[in-house]
Amino acid sequence: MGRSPCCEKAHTNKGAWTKEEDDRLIAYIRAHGEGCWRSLPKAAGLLRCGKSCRLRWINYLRPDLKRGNFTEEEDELIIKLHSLLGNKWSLIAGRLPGRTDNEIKNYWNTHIRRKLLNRGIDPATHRPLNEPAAQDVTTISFSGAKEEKEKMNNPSGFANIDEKKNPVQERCPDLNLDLRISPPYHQSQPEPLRTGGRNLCFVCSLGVKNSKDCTCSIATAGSSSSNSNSGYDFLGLKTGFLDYRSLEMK
DNA sequence: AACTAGCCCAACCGCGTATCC
DNA sequence: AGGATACGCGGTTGGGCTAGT
Repeated sequence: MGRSPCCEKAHTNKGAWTKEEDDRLIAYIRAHGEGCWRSLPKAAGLLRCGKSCRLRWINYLRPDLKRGNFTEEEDELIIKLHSLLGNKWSLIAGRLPGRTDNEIKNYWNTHIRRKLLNRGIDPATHRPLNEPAAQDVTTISFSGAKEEKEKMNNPSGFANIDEKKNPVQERCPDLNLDLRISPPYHQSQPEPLRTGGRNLCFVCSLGVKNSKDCTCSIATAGSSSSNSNSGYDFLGLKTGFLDYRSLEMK
């Protein structure tokens, strides 16, 4: 047998949260901390499902949330991150302290999309709107070095890491991809992004698991003990410690 | 003043993955 | 080992608000 159901939908409230519900949720999390969303509603005396409580807390009640308008700098950062990551709102939100994925997603759909369209840029591809459809490459390939070699024969392939024709730089000429190598972002994280003594590839560092594009083994095989910067060669740049959150936009 | 259209955003829904039993 | 459930994420919806007519 698995777990019991997360909530009894017949006895849960839906729709907008009341002030009283908010207060109950805040008080409970202050006293007990986050976690175990399944049991939280009952323990806190809320007629909500755990999923709803989690969303309310993360998107609205968390004390570290930054309220108010997005700055121009945040706008540009979101655009750059979206051009790299696509609709990975949680990853983008991770680079914007105090902003939630939901908030960024909404902001993207209501403001930034229009902003890019006004600039003549396709928000989905970050390419000029009048560009031929044949070049509709929309994602960055994290393929390993072996595949990279194969794709070197295909100049239109996005994974082409030829420095003379770096597609990301073409799409974001002002985006400096000189990714800075630095220790992991977590202040309290005792162990850097190494598991079992091996470096994590860029794909793994983004949290993508069991990806065919994982190159951990390649990076490990190619690494030497004297060179800790021998991680995944993202877009032709040696990235070393692959803490994505240490990526610096300049 | 009444109606309509568009904007904004909180909340819900559905799916994939992780975890539990 | 495999089914059931929790969790987290991205997509979508719906209701409140505002500007325009």
